[in-house]
Amino acid sequence: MSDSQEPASGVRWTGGGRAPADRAARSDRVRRDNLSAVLELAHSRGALSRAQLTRETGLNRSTVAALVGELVERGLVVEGEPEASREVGRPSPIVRPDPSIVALAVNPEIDAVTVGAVGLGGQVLAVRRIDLDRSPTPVEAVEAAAQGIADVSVRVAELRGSGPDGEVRIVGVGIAVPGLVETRHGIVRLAPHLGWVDEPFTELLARRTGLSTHAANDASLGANAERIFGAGRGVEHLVYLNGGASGIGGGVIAGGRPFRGRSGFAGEIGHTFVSGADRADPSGSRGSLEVEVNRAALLSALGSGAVDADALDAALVGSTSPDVQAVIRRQLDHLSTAVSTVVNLFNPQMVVLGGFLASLDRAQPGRLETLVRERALPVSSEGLSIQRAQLGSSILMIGAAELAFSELLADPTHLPLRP
Amino acid sequence: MSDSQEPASGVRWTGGGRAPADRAARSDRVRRDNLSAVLELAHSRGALSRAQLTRETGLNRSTVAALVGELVERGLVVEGEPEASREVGRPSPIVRPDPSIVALAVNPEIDAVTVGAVGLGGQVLAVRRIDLDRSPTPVEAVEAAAQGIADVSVRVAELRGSGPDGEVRIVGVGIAVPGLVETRHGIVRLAPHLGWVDEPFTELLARRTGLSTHAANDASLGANAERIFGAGRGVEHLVYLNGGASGIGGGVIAGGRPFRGRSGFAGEIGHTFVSGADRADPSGSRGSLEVEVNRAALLSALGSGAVDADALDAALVGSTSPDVQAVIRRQLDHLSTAVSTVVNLFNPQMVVLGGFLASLDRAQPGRLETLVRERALPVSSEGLSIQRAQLGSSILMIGAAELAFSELLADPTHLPLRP
DNA sequence: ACTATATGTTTGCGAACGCAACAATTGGCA
DNA sequence: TGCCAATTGTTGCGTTCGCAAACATATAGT
Repeated sequence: MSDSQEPASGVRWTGGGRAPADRAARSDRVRRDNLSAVLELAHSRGALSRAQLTRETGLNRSTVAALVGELVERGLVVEGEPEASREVGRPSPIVRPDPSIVALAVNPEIDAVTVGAVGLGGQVLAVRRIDLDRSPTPVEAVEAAAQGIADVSVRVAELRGSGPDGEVRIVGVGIAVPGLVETRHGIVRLAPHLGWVDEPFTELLARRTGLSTHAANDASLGANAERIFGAGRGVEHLVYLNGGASGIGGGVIAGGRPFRGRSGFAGEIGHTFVSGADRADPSGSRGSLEVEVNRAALLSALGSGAVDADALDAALVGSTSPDVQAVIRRQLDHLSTAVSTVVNLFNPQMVVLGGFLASLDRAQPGRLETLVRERALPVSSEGLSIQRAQLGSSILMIGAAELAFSELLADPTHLPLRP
Repeated sequence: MSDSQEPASGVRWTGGGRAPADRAARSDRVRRDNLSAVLELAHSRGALSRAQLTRETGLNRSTVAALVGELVERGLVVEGEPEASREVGRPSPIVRPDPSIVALAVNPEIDAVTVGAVGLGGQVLAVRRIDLDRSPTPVEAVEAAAQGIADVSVRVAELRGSGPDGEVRIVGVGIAVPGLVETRHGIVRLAPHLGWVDEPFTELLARRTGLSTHAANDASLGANAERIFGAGRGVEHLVYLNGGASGIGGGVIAGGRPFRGRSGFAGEIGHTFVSGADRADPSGSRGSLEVEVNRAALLSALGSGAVDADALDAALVGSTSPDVQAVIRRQLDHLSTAVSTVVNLFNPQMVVLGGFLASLDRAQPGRLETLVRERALPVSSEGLSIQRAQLGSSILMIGAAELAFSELLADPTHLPLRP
């Protein structure tokens, strides 16, 4: 995707639309795409030899050498000593992401703003949680984010050391929003939990930081994170379902790329109709997934107050109370209806469960999968794998950083050459 | 997509997987992609000037001249006299699809096999319906299809004349199957109406005809046809919902391309849960869309027997009976639940209704749209347009032919040069 | 008839990749 | 220890392809 340029400041807060000219391939796109392919491999694998790059890209040895050389010149990857291997033949140098390349991740929530720094390659370098005493307005969230960014930047600079090799280059900011984000302009159209409606949060943060900034729905970013570094590594078609305090979010990966729909709202599974019962959720809809499957009902069955995700997980998995088991069973039943719908509509290879949905599955292992196989089309559920998320609490930092990296990964020539 | 070759006979019945080497762009892919872009424009527009091609592809004049020249040499497009226009400047020659390029479309149904011939550009040249006295086995359907192919081939040859310009080049066969098709190998995994399970219908027909043959679900093909030549022209994200005698099918277009999911089963909306009522459909599922919204219930409310789509449409739109109105209203209500789910999950720009679903909408105009706007997420339904299909009875011929054309459109160099 | 405008045509150039030959490095084996 | 096979890096050359620029052509307007 080419971006709508902002020539003066270099601040870009959106990945704009595709120009009509993108229909055709220009010859300069070849280089760009090949640099992108190599950089993406280095990013997703962490480290691999030039020979591996040659095999996986299908390009010629000499071409790969030139591409890696250019990426080294641009300060995006580093070449290291060959690994001591027991293979015959000349050893191949190892290509890794340059450790100076860092993306920032921001996740505004009702009671805190969390900011992280993530290295190219997906390593979380630093996380800072700014606690808040009340749900922030966009302006307050921007201030908290700016403070968090300052903090993690210092932390990363310390980590990298202050020598000539201690340089840190921040490629941009990614925001994981618990709500609906219009990807094109980064506008938060609706974040019910935060009480935000049509807030240009991305633009505010971009102006405040002067960095290229993008935003997307948190579950969409979680899906992408699990695809690249978690349970869905190498999976081309997956659906990620996350159970959080504010409801159930969904993110879809199709053909190895995030599926966003027309405006970025795709994957909203929370309001799927799963029950003829007459309960209504706050927004007034009846029989929706979020009415039947939610964290509050689990907490009330457990008789506990507000607890964090790990405590809830432990409580659910450890509980032997028949009442709790019954609630879990009912929630899994309703969840299976929604998952079946999703499977029938998206025909994914894998469904990844995050948040308390993973806890539900862990509490009664196999039940969800059995129900989905009963209810979804047999041919669609046949090759389906249902997994729990692997990235834990850092999933949103990684996912949001991925959003910030995506520009660079798609076009490695856009970052200026290292001085 | 590159194909798994069948070197001996040249018969290919599947668009195989993408080789790992496709990660990277080779320089020969540039030419291929540009030829593809030009040919696709000629195909979808029917006719446009070289100057328009230059503008829309973003390529250089000289490049477009060379590309068009190569396509002419390959016999894929023809250049004609410039149109008399009132524009200043040198007139630009008009580029059209070569009329000798033809694809065949096959649609096996319970009581007939329909075969069509479609020109590059989407014009239906001939249709032949082979009536059957009982639901065909795959072998019987192949025989009927072969007979139909022979018939329409003769008809097309007559149309084209027998002179030196009367040549007909058939690029392949596309099959629209009322059921679930594994796109990769063209296996009909389940066609309940026909009683087919795991039938290699595509391969059978490919061997019988010696032509490159592909198959897909009928609603998926309908979606693509409506996108290119019907209600969804220029729409990048749309969902097509078709109401047929055998149930409700769905097809999804995302990012301007068919969305098939992992194996080609995506878009199966018929079993979506829409009702807490206790009716079950033949396959045993309860409360699914197909249980609540179906053609049989409409016919029984109308008191009529088996009628064709046009007669049903007229009857529904013309009926003033309160009972019929009530049935229509109830079906629209349930349909709105499913459409809302689809809108929330795919965030399309347009929903296109075909078959008796279009008739339902025509009978009580605006009702469905109103309900969907009430039930779907406001931000997702905001930019949504609900339209009735435009292509009528030829939709499956066009859609199936599109499947046959897709190989050629993606790689115009694969068809041998004209002698 | 003349001018402005738009487009086709031709030519030369540069970018980028593949190929092939050669160099470098390692493991295996006598 | 020395030689060979295998694998990969390096270098120079050729090909393909698109772009830019200069020139040619055709039309509308004055």
